[in-house]
Amino acid sequence: MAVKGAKSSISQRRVLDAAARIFRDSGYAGTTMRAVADEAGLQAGSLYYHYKGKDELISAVLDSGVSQVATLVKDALAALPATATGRQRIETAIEAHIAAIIAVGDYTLATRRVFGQVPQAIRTRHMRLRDAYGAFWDQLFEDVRAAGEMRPDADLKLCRLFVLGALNWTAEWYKPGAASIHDIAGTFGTLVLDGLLQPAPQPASRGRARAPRGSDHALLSTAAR
Amino acid sequence: MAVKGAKSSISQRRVLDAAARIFRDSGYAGTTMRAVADEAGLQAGSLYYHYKGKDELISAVLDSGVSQVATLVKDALAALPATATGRQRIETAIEAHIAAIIAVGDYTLATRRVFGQVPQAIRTRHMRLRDAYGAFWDQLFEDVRAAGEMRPDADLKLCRLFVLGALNWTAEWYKPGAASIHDIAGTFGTLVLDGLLQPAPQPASRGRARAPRGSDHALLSTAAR
DNA sequence: GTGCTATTCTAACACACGTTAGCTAATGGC
DNA sequence: GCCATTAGCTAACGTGTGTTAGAATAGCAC
Repeated sequence: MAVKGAKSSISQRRVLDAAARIFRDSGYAGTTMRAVADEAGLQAGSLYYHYKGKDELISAVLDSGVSQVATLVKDALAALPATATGRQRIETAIEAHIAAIIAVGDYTLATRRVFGQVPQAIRTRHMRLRDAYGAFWDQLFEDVRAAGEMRPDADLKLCRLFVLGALNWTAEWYKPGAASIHDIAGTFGTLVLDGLLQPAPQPASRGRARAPRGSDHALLSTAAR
Repeated sequence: MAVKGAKSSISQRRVLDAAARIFRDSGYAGTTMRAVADEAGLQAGSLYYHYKGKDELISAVLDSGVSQVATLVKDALAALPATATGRQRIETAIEAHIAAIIAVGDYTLATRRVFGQVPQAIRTRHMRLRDAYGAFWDQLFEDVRAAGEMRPDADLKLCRLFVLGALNWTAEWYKPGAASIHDIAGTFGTLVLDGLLQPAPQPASRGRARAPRGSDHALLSTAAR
């Protein structure tokens, strides 16, 4: 079995980046191998030297995207001091996630837009990576709760779905030059951690307890899945 | 100019619903007129009696989806009493939005997955409807703030993007039989309004003010767009 | 039942796509 | 420089797609 040369990995990377861009804009079926090849500076037949076919190509785009994001977020959290508070950890994760999905924007957008169209087997395989990353966030939330910093009544699986859904949507609307990633992350961090509403006034007669509300009851529900 | 009969609107609706389902799963380019026709119980050539072409069909799916959602949410809010608090209004909007995107789930999912692939002119046209709906939410938030119920430092445009991004993501993962829409909406409402963290203890020496934090600074940033 | 219009079917057109096998060009080790 | 291997090109194959024009069928009013 011959060893592929350095040029091969350079071209392969070029093809993969080109594929991410074309898949991002054209979707799965709308992405032609000729367009990817053209974007990469090759002819369509040449792609088959690097990837067995279109499905292997999209699979590589999907997996590369989520892997890169997961690595960047995990690295950011690992760089925190051991004394970091739950607030700091969640804020860091939020900012790192936003920065990551924007840094690998073509991959992120390709994934979001194409995922539902790829053959089932590819989707199933890719789901493992996504679920692993989601579990990382679940664990982050659980750790913050175990440290007593989180309201005890939140359904963490639902909250994680909400937060990641929102963060991932950032990739669709973010434009360099408007709000910075840091500012966006700050806004979102505060929203997630402290909410939108003005803390309610604390009448002395009622102590620190808030009046029960219907929405509080919902927080006792079971996990979504 | 002949008047189309009742059968035409029945068939047209059938075609539109079928198209939403196929676009949802196959994306823009992957959706063939033959597949849509088959799903609708017609032959592909017949679709051109009802819609001038594929682009008009996808355009109708996109517009129908967001219109239905907007109507359902606006109706839910309009049904609230004039004395409803900001909390109640936001909670209602969240629940109505989730219920709506799930009720027209094929359209919602088709839109999310296909939007980035359609010809630019269609995207531009459709953006008007989406922006109008987003503006409705902006106004909701502004009203709550004007009533003094919202923290004054939140960037409302960013927060709206966050919230709608998260809510729309619900359409992708929601499964009937797990958490109910009401429970999900409750969890998300509390998260959005009150945040995830345990309210910080109130040391008597510090009164009610919280210590300044980096994330609070971010809330003073300008609008994303 | 008849006649007109609405609605659908059908076959075909012009074009496009993923992939393959064989050829060609480039690269690197000796 | 030579040779073997790597990397890319090319033409073609088998199949598929949006659309159209005209034929056929269905629906409806009288």
